[in-house]
Amino acid sequence: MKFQNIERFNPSACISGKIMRINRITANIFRKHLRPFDITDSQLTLLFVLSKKDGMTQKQLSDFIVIEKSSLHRNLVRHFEKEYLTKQDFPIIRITQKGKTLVNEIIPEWENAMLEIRKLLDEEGETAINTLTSKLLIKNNP
Amino acid sequence: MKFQNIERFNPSACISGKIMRINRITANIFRKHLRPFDITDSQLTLLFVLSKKDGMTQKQLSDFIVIEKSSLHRNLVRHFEKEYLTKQDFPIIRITQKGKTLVNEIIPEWENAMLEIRKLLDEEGETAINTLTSKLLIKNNP
DNA sequence: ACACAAAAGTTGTATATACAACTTTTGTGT
DNA sequence: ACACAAAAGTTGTATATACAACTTTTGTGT
Repeated sequence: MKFQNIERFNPSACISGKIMRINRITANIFRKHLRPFDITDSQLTLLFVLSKKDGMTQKQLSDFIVIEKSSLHRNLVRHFEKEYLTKQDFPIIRITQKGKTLVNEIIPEWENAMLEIRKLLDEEGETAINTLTSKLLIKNNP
Repeated sequence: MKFQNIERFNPSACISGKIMRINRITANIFRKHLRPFDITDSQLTLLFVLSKKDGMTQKQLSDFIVIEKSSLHRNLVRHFEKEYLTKQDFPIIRITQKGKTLVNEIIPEWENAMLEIRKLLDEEGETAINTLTSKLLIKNNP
């Protein structure tokens, strides 16, 4: 028999496939809510982090968010252009007043997105996400 | 007080942020294992699906995988170029012999990736993924 | 203070993804 | 069979992400 591996394996068990799908579904929900503010969920993550703990280097941000340094860098550039963040105190990145104002305005709609997704996930689903996060952050592959 | 929302909210609860992070971490692990085969995890998903259930339209594939039709279309194009898939029977997409051979060869390394990620997640984490998948697929937002 | 090594940050390149607008194909009523 | 509407597929455009290679900054030993 030519393709023995194919016959015996179960592709729908693929953890990567599942997580990518979960990611697409949830990202779609958030995107829908954020659209009026002309900002993406990734961008919002950065603003959220800095709105609570202002003044971080790129290294600190990329470690915290778990994103490759070059990806982070490009996301930051978009924020600099929109003046939501500033690198005036380079290498420290800070949120601007404009950025804080935006975050403050977005929060209610972000809460709507959270409600919508919580309705889908129930408490069980939200617990599941926290389980995954804590498992993966223990030894975030080096 | 100027930014009341910011003061009271908890950005690290953001479900979208968490899932995007989970996605980056797991994708990194799979990517590492797949690199020698010059294929991405998204591409592999398509080959996996068609290796088990050959002959699907783009519509069927995009519904099954939960991906926007234009995103799917571009992923398919890359497969046509590499001759892992064919649209000879358009609109039916089929896997080629070359595609099957690749899948058959990759499976052992894919299993290594699965082992690595299962070691991180434990059974608990894998259950969590299945919980999320079933919650989100029930009413995959229309 | 200087020289060098290590770390952080930047740029080039490729794939993944989604939305909007468009074109092609399919299906339905007469 | 034909006309039209609906669905499927395609293309333009933008952001997100990572890796490799490069540049700049930081830290350390003398």
